[in-house]
Amino acid sequence: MAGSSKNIPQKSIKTFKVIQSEVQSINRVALSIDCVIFGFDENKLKVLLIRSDLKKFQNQWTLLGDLVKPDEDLDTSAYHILKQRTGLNDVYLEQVHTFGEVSRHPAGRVVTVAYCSLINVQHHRLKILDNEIHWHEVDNVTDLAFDHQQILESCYAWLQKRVQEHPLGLSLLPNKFSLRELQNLYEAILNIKLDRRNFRKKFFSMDFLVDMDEHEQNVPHRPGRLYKFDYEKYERNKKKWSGIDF
Amino acid sequence: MAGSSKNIPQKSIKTFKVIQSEVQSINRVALSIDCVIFGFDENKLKVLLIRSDLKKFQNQWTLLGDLVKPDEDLDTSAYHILKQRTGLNDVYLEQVHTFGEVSRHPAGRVVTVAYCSLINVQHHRLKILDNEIHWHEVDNVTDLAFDHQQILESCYAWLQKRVQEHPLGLSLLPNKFSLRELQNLYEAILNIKLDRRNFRKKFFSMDFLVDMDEHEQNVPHRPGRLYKFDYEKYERNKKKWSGIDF
DNA sequence: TTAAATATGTGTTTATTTTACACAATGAAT
DNA sequence: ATTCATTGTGTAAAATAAACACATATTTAA
Repeated sequence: MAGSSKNIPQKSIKTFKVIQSEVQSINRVALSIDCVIFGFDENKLKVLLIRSDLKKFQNQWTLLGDLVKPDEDLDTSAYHILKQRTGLNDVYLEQVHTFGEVSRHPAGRVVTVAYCSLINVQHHRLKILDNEIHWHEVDNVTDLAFDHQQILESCYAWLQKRVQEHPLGLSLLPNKFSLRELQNLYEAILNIKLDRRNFRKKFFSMDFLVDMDEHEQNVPHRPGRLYKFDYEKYERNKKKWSGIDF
Repeated sequence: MAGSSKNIPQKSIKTFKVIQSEVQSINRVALSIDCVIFGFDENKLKVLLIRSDLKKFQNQWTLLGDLVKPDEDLDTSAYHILKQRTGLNDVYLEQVHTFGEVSRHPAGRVVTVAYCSLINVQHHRLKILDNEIHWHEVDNVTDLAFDHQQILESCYAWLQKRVQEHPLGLSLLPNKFSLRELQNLYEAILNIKLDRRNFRKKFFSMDFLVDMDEHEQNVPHRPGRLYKFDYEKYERNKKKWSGIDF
């Protein structure tokens, strides 16, 4: 807090050439994207993992990642990974955090940008042909390779916060869903129990669920009504001011 | 949405050597940090800018940034930039977003990680010796070099959201501050008017302001009481559940 | 010294939101 | 026809947020 009294180093004005040479030579790192792909199935929050490429981490699982190609934007690269691994391209995807500890990767300096993606497992199920790729219950995942455990935990914490302020969670459900499924989703992500009546009131009052006038099928009890999410309506009405509170 | 029917490319199992060579050779980028350093002075939210290094952008301003050194963690690098430019090292600093558009930098592929920092301008004032560095009113900043305008806007939006859920904004104030200063800060950041009585009630009820039993000096009106922020108390009592609402 | 100006400090009422909680209705399974 | 499991619904109480006015402290100007 107390400042040192030595002089502040002055930044020299660099020529383009100097900058260019710095950029081109010494100070470069490998850059990767890692995607934390969440799914929701059997009332559990899942994450898509693949077996590690590396001998050092054999028998360990990793997130889905790849190096960023020289001509790829970051978001584009993240979409490519998703497309390549799941066959899906119309999914929710958001950048979360960049991890750049010097020794996080055994092959040298690799900085990685973590993206979260939420996909609908029903839709996705048929697409996984590669049997080295699997869904894992998020709560049971331990001991991922590299720093992927930490990345997963960041993204999970991010998700828990984000679903409370944004309807992105709905992308984990089928297009038509019952309120019970929605509640199960929230309970699974947030790891809490919610009051059913208040949960319904809350979502109905937010007023972007469209009643499909259909019901669940093949449930061993009274079938619930099915709804879909009206994203347009959400966009029109979404809150801007949430209030100061912490 | 509708899946293509072609096969999913199988990821080959790579040897360590293959990975290593990929990491070391081709797919590398320059990595920089850009710090969006916010301050609060004359009841305005300010941002610290410096004149561009590059001829292409001469007469334009940029954020404070530098290339990440091979042996530096990202956070460390961000702290170094702050220390170097402001002489401060005990400041609030948080990673916000990474920008990696292919052509964002004229000298080649440079991916940059944006950090936000909040500093107390009183404390900081003496430390700026380099006269190429200046505070600018955030709302008046336009036309920064590179994609720095976009980065600033992201970070500003981030700040507006963040101050509503976390007391980081208090780092913009002197250690002792009046409630009016605090309210001015919130009004400046959020760009709204707040009701004075409700604002006070809110902060008192959150219960981490410590009454210093002192008053403002040299104000041309009744002096307000001074408070400080008890971070410990905040940490102990902070809300975990904010509720689903969007 | 007094009066005017300016901003502080405080409390109540009302509206809104959140919480807690129980029973009738539906359809499937037996 | 009965049982079972789960859906669907409403209300009362509690907590929070919003709207709003007047007395007080200090500086400045008359």
